[in-house]
Amino acid sequence: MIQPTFPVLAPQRRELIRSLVRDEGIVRVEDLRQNLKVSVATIRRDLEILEENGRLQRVHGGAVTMENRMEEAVFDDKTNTASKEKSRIAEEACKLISTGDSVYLDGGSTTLGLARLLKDRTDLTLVTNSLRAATELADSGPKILLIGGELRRISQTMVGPLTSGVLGQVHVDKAFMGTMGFCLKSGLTTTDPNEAFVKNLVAAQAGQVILLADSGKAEKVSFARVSDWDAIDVLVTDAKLPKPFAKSLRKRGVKVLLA
Amino acid sequence: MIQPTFPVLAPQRRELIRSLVRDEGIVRVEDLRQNLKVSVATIRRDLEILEENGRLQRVHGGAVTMENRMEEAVFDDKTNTASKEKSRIAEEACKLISTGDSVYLDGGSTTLGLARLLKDRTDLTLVTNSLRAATELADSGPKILLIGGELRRISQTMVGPLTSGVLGQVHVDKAFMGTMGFCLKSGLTTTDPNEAFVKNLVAAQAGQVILLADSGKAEKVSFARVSDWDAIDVLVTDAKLPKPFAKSLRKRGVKVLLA
DNA sequence: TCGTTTTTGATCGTTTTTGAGAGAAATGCA
DNA sequence: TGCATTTCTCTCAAAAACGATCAAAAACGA
Repeated sequence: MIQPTFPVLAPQRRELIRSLVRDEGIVRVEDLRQNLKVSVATIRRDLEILEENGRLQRVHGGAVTMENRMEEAVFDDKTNTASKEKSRIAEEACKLISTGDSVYLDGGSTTLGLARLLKDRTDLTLVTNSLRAATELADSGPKILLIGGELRRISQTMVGPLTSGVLGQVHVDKAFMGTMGFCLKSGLTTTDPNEAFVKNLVAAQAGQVILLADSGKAEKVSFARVSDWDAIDVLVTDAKLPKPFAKSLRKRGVKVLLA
Repeated sequence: MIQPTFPVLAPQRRELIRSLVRDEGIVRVEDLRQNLKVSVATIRRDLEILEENGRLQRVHGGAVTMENRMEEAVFDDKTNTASKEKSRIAEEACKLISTGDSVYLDGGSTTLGLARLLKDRTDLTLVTNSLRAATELADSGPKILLIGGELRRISQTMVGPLTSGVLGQVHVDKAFMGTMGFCLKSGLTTTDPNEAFVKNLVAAQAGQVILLADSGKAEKVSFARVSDWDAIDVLVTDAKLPKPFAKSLRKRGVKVLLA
């Protein structure tokens, strides 16, 4: 590491941290403290600011680049963050499935939790675009139909226009969807347009559309627009969802279940 | 193993374990402990997290890749039988692939061997009905298109009429097919009619059809008829194939390669 | 210069991660 | 099969890292 001349101004120090993360891929709080000759509190504040600006991803003990986050942490993160809420949401959602249903399962960590609960449900027909869900239920469980399509590596799901080949030929009673963000004004959004395309296609033809999303995703807006709230029949989320939010949704005809 | 600089942050350590499993196919807890300089408890916790995220499969003493897991569970016999021949056949077949090709990969253990050889071939487009091939190449390698369809558990492939949705919309330069048996009189046969349906569909529209099969399958006949020899352009097999058999095939226009 | 704002460092209670140990389960071998 | 050994799971406590809060220090503007 290049030793800067002291003292260093705050913005300069943050820029240093940023480039360090970019070059090394990962930095430790303790290393930064020694090299920059400031207290850990300051380092933490810097990392917090940089994270807010989307320059890096904090982890316990330091920080990693966003690229790393994209490759691995996303999924790890997603499965760790709010995991309690997610498993409770999955359990609640599971109760909505009736005997003999044909069910669509979207990609994402919350829906993957639901997949795990279906290992003994041989009565169901499961349609999914999630490679992980399919692998999870590869040995036993429902009859599985995979929709085809291009494999999106980051989410391990099949996306894009090719998916319409299979989706056009099957009907599902209930579709369990995930999302990156949901917002009263903008509706549902996700990161990838191809992913949004599939969600849209499914939502348009499913008997009932059930959204699974922890409250941390409330009022978050991502890049690609998926659908408006009128496409959603039920939202299963956790109790931390602000009451006015739930009330507003109910007024718009969405049944809100708090797990 | 690449020795990291210590200490290592937890996410970094897990990523290291993950890539190690991916490359080696199997890791031992004790080896990880020594190399990563942490307690076995920590290693176990890491493996547990990685397993939850579907990144590997824990086994007594360590962990293996998801593909290995499925192999042992379902394909035990097939992967062990004639495995040397199969890997040589796969290597030979790999030579037939040109830069930028779009390639179809059929289900089965021989073709899975070929999939493993394609981890760095980002120039290719891979179309497949094999869940295991897709999982094998989930992190890196060619662009992957999965054909949809019903998941056949025993072979972990997508089969049936729904597959035509995607297959009808793509073209592949070379199709690498597996089979349960091949015979001069009956042509290619396999166990499941739905599986045969897909093979047929692919063979009908691929630029070149390449059959991968060890000599043990010669003159074996299974239940469902796939196709006749005129659909096959190349057969890649091992040297144990009886000479008259090869001669007879060449006379019928099939190029025979002995690996 | 003085008062205000911003930045920094220290402290404290909490959470997360880690390592060690005891008993259970799995494995290998006679 | 029975026995020894390894490996696993579970629990608990120590260590490390964290967030929140507050006061001191520095920077700033009038």
